[in-house]
Amino acid sequence: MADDGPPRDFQALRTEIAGRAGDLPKRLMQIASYALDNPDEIAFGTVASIAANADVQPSALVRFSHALGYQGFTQLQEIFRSRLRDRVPSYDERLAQLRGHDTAGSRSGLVLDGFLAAAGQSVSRLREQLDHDVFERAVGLLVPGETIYLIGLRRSFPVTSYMSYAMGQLSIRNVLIDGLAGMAAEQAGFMAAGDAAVVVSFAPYAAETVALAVRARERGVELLALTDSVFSPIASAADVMIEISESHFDGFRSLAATMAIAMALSVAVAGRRAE
Amino acid sequence: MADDGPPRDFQALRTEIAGRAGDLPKRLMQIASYALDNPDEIAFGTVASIAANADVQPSALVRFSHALGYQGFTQLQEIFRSRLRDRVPSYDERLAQLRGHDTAGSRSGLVLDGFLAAAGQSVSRLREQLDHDVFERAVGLLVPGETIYLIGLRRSFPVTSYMSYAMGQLSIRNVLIDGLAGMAAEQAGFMAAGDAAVVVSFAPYAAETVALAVRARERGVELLALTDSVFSPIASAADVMIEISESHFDGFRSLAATMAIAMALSVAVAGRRAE
DNA sequence: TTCCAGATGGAATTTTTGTTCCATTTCTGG
DNA sequence: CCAGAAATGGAACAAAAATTCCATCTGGAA
Repeated sequence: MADDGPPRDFQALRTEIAGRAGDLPKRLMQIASYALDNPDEIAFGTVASIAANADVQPSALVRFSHALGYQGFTQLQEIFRSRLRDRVPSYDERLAQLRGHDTAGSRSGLVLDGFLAAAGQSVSRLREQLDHDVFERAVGLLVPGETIYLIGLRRSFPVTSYMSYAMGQLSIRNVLIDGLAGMAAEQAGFMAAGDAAVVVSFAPYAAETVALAVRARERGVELLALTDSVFSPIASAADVMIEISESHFDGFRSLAATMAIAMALSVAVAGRRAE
Repeated sequence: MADDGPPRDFQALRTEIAGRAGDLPKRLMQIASYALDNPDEIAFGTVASIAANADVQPSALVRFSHALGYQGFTQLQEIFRSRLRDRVPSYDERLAQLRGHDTAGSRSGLVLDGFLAAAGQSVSRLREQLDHDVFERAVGLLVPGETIYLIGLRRSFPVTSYMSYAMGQLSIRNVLIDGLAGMAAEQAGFMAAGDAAVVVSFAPYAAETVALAVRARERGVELLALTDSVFSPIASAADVMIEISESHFDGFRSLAATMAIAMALSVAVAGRRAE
């Protein structure tokens, strides 16, 4: 029987690719998995750029398109683009959505919107006002660190735990001080000259965090502080301080800007070390 | 004074165009209005196709781009594409775009800016597209939960650990599954009907998280999933799913939108319970 | 009405992009 | 271990794209 022809929408294409996972040649499989993981890349990239990112030859992309029954890469790309076209909600749809939400008189929706607004505000403010020199110096402080200690409790713990994850991915040796079993002091006991530490704390500053910062200082560890004010007790102990003013909503501070800095620090340190 | 350079994101571009509405030549105004009305067309079309649709000469599009300070149509188009793309352009791409401007811009600075851009994009996108009904149902699912179990490992752990902190502040009984000492299964062992669970997972989905989600389901626990795709293995197990598409930069996904949802959920549940 | 600066249309040019082709390598079945 | 077939890489090619250039047109000031 004649071929059904290639899938005409993204969902069908996904299924098709998944179904043929077994009987595709190695390089084409590589492309298939790249494509499903980075659909936006396929939608916007050029054959050359995608090939480079997926670590494949341009011709392989064309072969892949043919294998799925398309006339060329361009046709395949069209499927990936249509997916993005469909997804964007029109202005009217959004209005309708808001109307429905208002009628229901939901308080929860307002809460969510409040936190999203706080996050957006924090981020755009930081973009405007951060001194890039300070960030540069912060990176410079961490780069030579033998081991990087990550200190942050309570509200700040998500930040340090994320940094620990990211640094692990990037092969940066680090120790996450989590205060487990009340052993924060012991965990920090191995800090020594040649190491570096990141201490994260916001008002009201956890007493234990402050103590650990002072301790690090005494041991000759280079100290980077992420905090909310120059008057913060950890600011005075630090060699470099990044001041982050997060917006808050209903008593809870956003963490969006701080998390972005945490990620950027990790990646920038890895980048500088790779040079 | 020197030019500030052209807008680097869609929102800024919109403002710029609106601001200069008066002093643009007729044909350029025609393009401006077409562009704002059909942003997708600009993102995906070619100079020729857009020119035909907007009833304009191709060269006018290039002139329009120049008038706004871009080097060519390609650069302008990139702004329209970034609106749809969930990936922030890499430093190399950005460098290419900034050709001629502050070449002094440090590499680390670009990294930070990239993560901030990703965070901002994630947040504003979520604001646009989240279905408030879904959020409402998510809150409704958690409110009656006797104890709320928080499941999220690796990259998602910062999210659940923050929720645990916030819920603690708000007197919401919760158990944070942290997988400490390999005891995740045991920690989750007390889940029972009448409880609720939040499971957070993004590709590549940690096998243990998926197993815990299935386990929760079997035990009759109401399950809320925060994940990145309807195809996610935890989506099918969940009673309610919130789909979050975070932008990524240099291979790391932003967590800004997810963290905002985490905070909002905690506060909204507390609010509803207080009623 | 005449002049001129700026705007416009459209062809020519340059650059980029997708595709094809073929020599070389890597698998597979006997 | 050896054909033969399939897959792969990379350069060459063709097609399509963006951009530039310049002759023509338009609208306003003198």
